[in-house]
Amino acid sequence: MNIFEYHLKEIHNLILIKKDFLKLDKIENLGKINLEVPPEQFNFDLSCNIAMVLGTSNKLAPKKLAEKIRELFLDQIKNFSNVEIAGPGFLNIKLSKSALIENINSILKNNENYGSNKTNDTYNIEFVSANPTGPMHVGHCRGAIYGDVLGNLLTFNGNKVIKEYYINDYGSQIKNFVESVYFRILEIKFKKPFPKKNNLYPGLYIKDIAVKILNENKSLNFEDFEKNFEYLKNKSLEASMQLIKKDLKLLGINHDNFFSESEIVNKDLVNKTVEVLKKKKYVEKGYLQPPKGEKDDNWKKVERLIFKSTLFGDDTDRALQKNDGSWTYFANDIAYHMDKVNRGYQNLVNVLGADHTGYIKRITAAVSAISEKKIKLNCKVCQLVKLFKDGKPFKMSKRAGDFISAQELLNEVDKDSIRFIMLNRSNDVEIDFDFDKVKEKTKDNPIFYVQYAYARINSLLRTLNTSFVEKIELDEIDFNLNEMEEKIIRKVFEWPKIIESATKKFDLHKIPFYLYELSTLFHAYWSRGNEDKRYKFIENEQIKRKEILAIINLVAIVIKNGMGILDVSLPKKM
RNA sequence: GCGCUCUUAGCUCAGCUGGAUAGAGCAUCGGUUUUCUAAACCGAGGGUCGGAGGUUCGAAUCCUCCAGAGCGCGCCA
Repeated sequence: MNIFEYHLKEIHNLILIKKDFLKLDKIENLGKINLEVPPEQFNFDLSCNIAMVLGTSNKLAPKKLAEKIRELFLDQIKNFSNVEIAGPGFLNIKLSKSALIENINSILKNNENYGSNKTNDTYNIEFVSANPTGPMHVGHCRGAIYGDVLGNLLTFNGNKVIKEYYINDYGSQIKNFVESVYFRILEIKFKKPFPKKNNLYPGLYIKDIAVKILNENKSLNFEDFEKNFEYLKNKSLEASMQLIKKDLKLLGINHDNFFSESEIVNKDLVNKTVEVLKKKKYVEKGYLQPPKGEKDDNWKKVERLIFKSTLFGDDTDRALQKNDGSWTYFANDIAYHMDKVNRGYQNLVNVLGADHTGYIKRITAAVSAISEKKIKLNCKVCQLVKLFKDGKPFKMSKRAGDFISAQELLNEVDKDSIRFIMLNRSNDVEIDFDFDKVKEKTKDNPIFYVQYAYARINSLLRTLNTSFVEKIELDEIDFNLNEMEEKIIRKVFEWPKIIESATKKFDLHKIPFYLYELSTLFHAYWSRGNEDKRYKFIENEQIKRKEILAIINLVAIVIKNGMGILDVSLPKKM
C-alpha cells in the first residue's frame, strides 16, 4: 500500500467517525474523494478534494467545511504535520518527518517491488501476429513493443501473463506468398521472368527464401506448383517465421506461446465452436446485406452461416462462410478465441494495428458470445508509425515491398532507443518516426537522459565505494530536506500512482514520461553542486548528509524498476 | 453514408473518472565547466486548448452539433 492509498483510507474512516462533528447529513461519493499530488508551486506533499466533494452533497460551503476538516486532520492524523486550505477548498497536506522517514525506509526495503500494485489475475496478451509472409516492418515493432511492455507491467503488478503470437498461416494470402516464392524459384532456376501480378509479393526477401529452399533440396522438380505446394508452403512459412522470430529477439521480445491458425483448421475447432454457438442461437443460416463501403464485385447473395454479432454490439452481422462454403478468417478467429477462453484466462487482451480497428467490434462480440459475457476481450490499437526519409513520407506496404523492415531500423538504431521512442507516446496517436533523425545518436533522444541520471548515481556510489543501501538510520531530529530534495521525494512517492494509472487503461506512455520528469529533477539536484560547492554531495569520499544517500537510492530504485518494465538497459557507466 | 482515433505554444507532444495561475521537450535568445560524469544545469519570450452551443459553483477534460486530418467499413487475412 502506498501513502496515497493508506492515508485516503484513514481519511475515509475518520470522516465516518466524525460525521456529526462535521455536521454532515450525507456521506456519499466517497469514491470521488482523492488524494493527489499538489501542483509543484504549493510545496505540499498531498492534496485532498474532500471538502468540495462533501460540501456539494451536503450543501455546505467547501471552504468552511474545509476549515473544520483541517482541524480534524491536524488533531487526529499523526502523520500530517501541516494542513492548509487553498483555491476552491483543496486541503494541502505536509507529512511529518517521521512519516517521511518511515516511507523512505519502506521503499528501500521494498526495492525492486516498489510501485507494484498487487493484483493476482491471469492475462493472455496477443500481439504482433504479423502475417508470416515476410519480415516485420517498423509498424509491427510498435505493437510488438507495446504488447511486450504491457505484459511486463502486468507481471510487475503480480499477475500471471501469457504473451501470445497468433500465426495466420492459412488462407489466400499464404497462397499468394507461396506462389511468389514459387515464381522466384522459377526465375532463379529456369530464368523465367517474375510475373507482374499484383497479388504477388515483390519484396526481395522472397528471393532469399527461394534460394534457401533451392539449396536445401537440389533434386526436387519444381515445375508443377500444385504438386509442390505443401512442401513449398511449409518451407516458406518456416523461413519467414524464422525472420520474424529473429526480429523479435533483436527487439528483446519473447512470446510464451505461438499459436497457429492451421492448427485450428486441422483440429477442426471451427466446427466445434460453431456448434456451440448454434445451440445458443448466436449462429444461424441466412443472408447478409451488401457491404456499404466500396463496391465489391465478388459479393454474392448466398445463404451461409452467419454470426449474429449485432446481439453483442456490432454494427452488422458477420459471415462465417465464404461463397464456396469454406470458413472465413473470422470463423477461424472465433475458434481461436474460444480456445483462449477455454484455457481459463481471466483477461484477454489483443494488441492491434490501426488498420484493424474495424475488426474490434466483431471479435469482442464473439468473445462475449463464447463466454456468455463472462470474459471481456480488451483490444488496444496502436496508431500508425509514419516514416519520414529524406524529408518525405515513406509509405509502408508488405505487398509493395518498399517497407522499411525492423531489421533495417535495427541496423541503424539500437533496440533500447527503439523501445523507448515507440513507448514515449500514447498508443492513440501516430508517431512521426524520422528515420534520419533517429539515426543520429544525439542528446535529443530522451532515453539517454534517463540512463544518464542512473549512470550519475552509480558514479556516486563508486566514489563512495558502496552499493545499494537497504536501510538508512535517519534521525528524526537531524532530518532536514531542502526544497529540491522535497521535490524529488514527492516525485518518488508518486511512482505507485503512476503504475496504477498506467495499468488502469494500459497507458504505457506514462512510464517513460514519468521517468523523464524524475530524471529532470535529479539532474537539477546534481547540477546545483556545479554552481555552488556547498551543494556537492560528497566530501573526502564521505556523503555529507544521510538524506542525500537516501535520495540517490530512492531515485535509483524507481529508475531501475521503471526501465525494467520497459526492458530498456541501464548502463552503470556512460 | 457509417465506425474508431486525433485537433492544446512556431514544431513534436503530456494533461481528459470535471477542480488551483493549462505543462514538458525541440527550436529561438541569454548565461553556467580548475567537477561527485556539461550526454548536464539556470533564465527569458511564446496559448482564443479546432469552432459553436449545452450541463455545472467550476470545462482542455462530460454532452450535442460543425469543420479539418488519419485509419477502416468483404464473402481478404
